[in-house]
Amino acid sequence: MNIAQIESNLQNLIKSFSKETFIYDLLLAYGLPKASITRLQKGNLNLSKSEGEISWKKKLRFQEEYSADLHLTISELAQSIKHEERFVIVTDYELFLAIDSKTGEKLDIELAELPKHFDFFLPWAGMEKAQHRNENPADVKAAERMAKLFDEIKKDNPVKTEEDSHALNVFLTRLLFCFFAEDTHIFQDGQFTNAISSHTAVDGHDLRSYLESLFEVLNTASKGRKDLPAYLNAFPYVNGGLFKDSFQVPEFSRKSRQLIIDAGEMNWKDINPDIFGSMFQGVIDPEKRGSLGAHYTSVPNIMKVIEPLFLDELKEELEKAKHNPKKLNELLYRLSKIKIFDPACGSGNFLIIAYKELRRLEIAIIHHLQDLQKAAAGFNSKSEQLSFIPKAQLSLAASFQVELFSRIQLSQFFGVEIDDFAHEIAQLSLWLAEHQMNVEFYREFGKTSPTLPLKEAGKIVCGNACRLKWEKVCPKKEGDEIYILGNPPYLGKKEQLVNHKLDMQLVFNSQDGFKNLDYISIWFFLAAKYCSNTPKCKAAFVSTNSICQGEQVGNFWILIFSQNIEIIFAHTSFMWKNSAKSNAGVAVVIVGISAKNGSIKKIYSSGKIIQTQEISPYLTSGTTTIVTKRSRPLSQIPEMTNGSMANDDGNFFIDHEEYIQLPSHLKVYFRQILGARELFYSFKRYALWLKDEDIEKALEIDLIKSIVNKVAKYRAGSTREATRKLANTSHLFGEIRHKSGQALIIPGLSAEKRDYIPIDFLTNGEIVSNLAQVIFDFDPWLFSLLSSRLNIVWVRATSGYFKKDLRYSPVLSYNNFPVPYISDQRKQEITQCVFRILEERERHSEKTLAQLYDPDKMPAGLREAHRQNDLAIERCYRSRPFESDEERLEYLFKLYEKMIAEEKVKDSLFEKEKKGRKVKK
DNA sequence: CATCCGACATTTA
DNA sequence: TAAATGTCGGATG
Repeated sequence: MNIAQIESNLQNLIKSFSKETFIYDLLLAYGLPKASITRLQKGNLNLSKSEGEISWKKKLRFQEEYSADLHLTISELAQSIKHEERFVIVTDYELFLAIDSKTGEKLDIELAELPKHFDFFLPWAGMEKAQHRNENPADVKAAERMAKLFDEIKKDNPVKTEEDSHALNVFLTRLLFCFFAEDTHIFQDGQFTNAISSHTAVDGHDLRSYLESLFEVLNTASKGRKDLPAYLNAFPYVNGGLFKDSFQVPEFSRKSRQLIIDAGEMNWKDINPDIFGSMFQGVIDPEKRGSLGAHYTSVPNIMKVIEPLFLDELKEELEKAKHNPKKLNELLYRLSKIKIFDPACGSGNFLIIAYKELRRLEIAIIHHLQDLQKAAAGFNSKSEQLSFIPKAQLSLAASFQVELFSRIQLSQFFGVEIDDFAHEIAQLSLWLAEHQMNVEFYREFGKTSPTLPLKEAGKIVCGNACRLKWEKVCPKKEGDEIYILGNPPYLGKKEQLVNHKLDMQLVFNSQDGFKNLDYISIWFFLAAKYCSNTPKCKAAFVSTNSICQGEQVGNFWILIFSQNIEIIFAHTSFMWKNSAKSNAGVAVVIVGISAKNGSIKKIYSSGKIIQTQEISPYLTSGTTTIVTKRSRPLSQIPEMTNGSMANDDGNFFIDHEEYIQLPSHLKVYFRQILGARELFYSFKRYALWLKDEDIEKALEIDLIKSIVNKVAKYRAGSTREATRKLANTSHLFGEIRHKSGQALIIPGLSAEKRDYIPIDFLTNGEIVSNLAQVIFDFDPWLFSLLSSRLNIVWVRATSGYFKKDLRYSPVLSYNNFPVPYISDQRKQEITQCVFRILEERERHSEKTLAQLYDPDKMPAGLREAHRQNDLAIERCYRSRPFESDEERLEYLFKLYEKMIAEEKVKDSLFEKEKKGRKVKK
């Protein structure tokens, strides 16, 4: 059941209204199951015994009320809820009251108005309001209304070509402007909607020609207008390019005409152009409709970008200049010259918020100038506080008049957007924002520049930012102050489609490892190019955190830094959220860059701000050492490999219960297998694992034959050639790295919050899956090393992550981990710590590793054992104990650099020696 | 041949 | 129903 259907159901319900069935019809209108409603009607689902009252568990509490005050009745009912009824409804079939017992929202309307408030009961249809929690209801409603209108128009006007689609987009944008205009005094109140309802036919046939002439009127200055009927001539000249070109207006039906009038009757005054645009875009694009505005950036997140990028600094300037009229004027001038550029602007929310913030700052500056002038004139109530201001400044302030208009123009705002509709909306939203700020300006000063005719528009280009020349979109003159910002798309290497890959190829031009980079790296790269050697130009984007982690760091940041660029501020990983979608399942960072300038850098991390001279690509302070993949350990430690990958579509695996029930002659063909989950939660899982000598015999068994066949079929159907080849050996794992004997298992992924990476010994020949790493030939002290605080600190700094959870990788974290020389005696001491940790784990053998290593519940004994272990390990590094993780990391990086340097020396000596030998021969 | 990563996916509280 | 926390195997070097 979709929203449009529900609304029309409600309209029918009111049209063919019946007291007796009203409440049941209402439930039916929201798509609740007919069978349940019949049972409710018969009484066997109704939990209430009183006459005229209905109670349906978790759904509804309903009462007819004719005598008492309805408001009293409903508040009594709402306070005595017994069966978690979601909605309480009381009505005398004229007045209609409802309360949402979960959110506390109230509805108080005439029954006939019910269809207009259809959204109140959407939770019955499984559409939780939480989806748009904290969202301005006006935006949601407007977006939904427009979606309905859009669907209806498309029915009568099939979109065949790109031109059709563009014309429709332009039309909707213009319509939106008219709705907004007539509710915000740009037009007269209701002028647009009234004109349609009184001057066009009910069946909609002449609405098209009417709108065509109206749009022409809006594009014509009063001088050029001839022989117009008064109701058309009453519309003002809009200009600004919004109505400039003529595009085909669609045909209308009775229904679509009515939808326009209905939409016009909404209050468009409360629309937020910054958010609404994104919601609207989600509604219009059928592919994105499922994830309504899922990727738009919330205002708090936009502030996280613009404050450190330029706003904080401008505010500081204002604070410094507030008693100096000359400097205040200079600041006003500066604001009028700043350029803001969003090369992935969508419907423009970054630009709009930046615009509004600059306008507000301008208002504050003008206030200060006025205060100074009042103080100079000696009649300001604040004049006493201002008495310390030098006379010269005051007389300067008195010597000119502050002109009350805004110096900030939309033409200072630049954008690129690939989606035609979004780009139209961005343009429009900027105008709407301008008008809103004009209104705010008027409230402050009683004066403002008129909104109409619209001035020059924001410079939003529809195109692919990866291929456009950015300097053509946002021209750069010497000395220009330019801020590039936005939230470009993220696509990991696997998610990129052919077009994206081509973009990557064009931009990175076969740079080392560019195919591993996320799609967003294009924006950083082009921004770096734009900012390079341009001191007053800075850029900051919201980005997936993966570009600052793991393998991408090595390939990506070296490229950025090579353009004489540095990171000027950063927000470390936080989970992406906005009100349209509570969790997009991605952790993001915000990174600001500019040409090198030696300024103080800021790292924003979980509410704290760290000031530093240098920010590393890992978004930590102090070092730009980059750790790259390494195939063998740097230190004297044994080799670590990934576990064995089944590549079986789950067919090899059986759980513990299935294993128990296997006849014993089959059990021998299965082995216990562990990945991270099994390790943490003590699950037992088994997988088919045939030894060479068993293969022939085993393949005669039906059960095993059927498993192998399924795996073969799955592998043969793969898109990947290597996997299809594996179909020939479908009785085996796809990748086998198992060795017999003892093994040390290290989880491939471990929760962020843990203080230690829980690792374990395997002694019964269990198989380690590809979801964990394994070391086969090792001394026990290695357990201690990998369990140490030092190790997790290193891994946190250098490894990749999955959202915010640590990913353990042999080639990034382990092979690069610097370990000093450790004497045999030390190793023996350390081994004692291993036994102690194992003993402490044994004391709580009923607990899983996940429970034992939950930092809030970690048993004191185990914690102490780890502390002792840390002390023992750290003594191998240096005699003085470490005081913080920062200190540990700094030490490890220094040691790493030293060992890398030594290795280089050794390698070059080795090379020389080799050459020398050749010469001798 | 080896392995990193996911504008995620699934379980848990 | 939000919060917690790791699957699985393709793409890439």
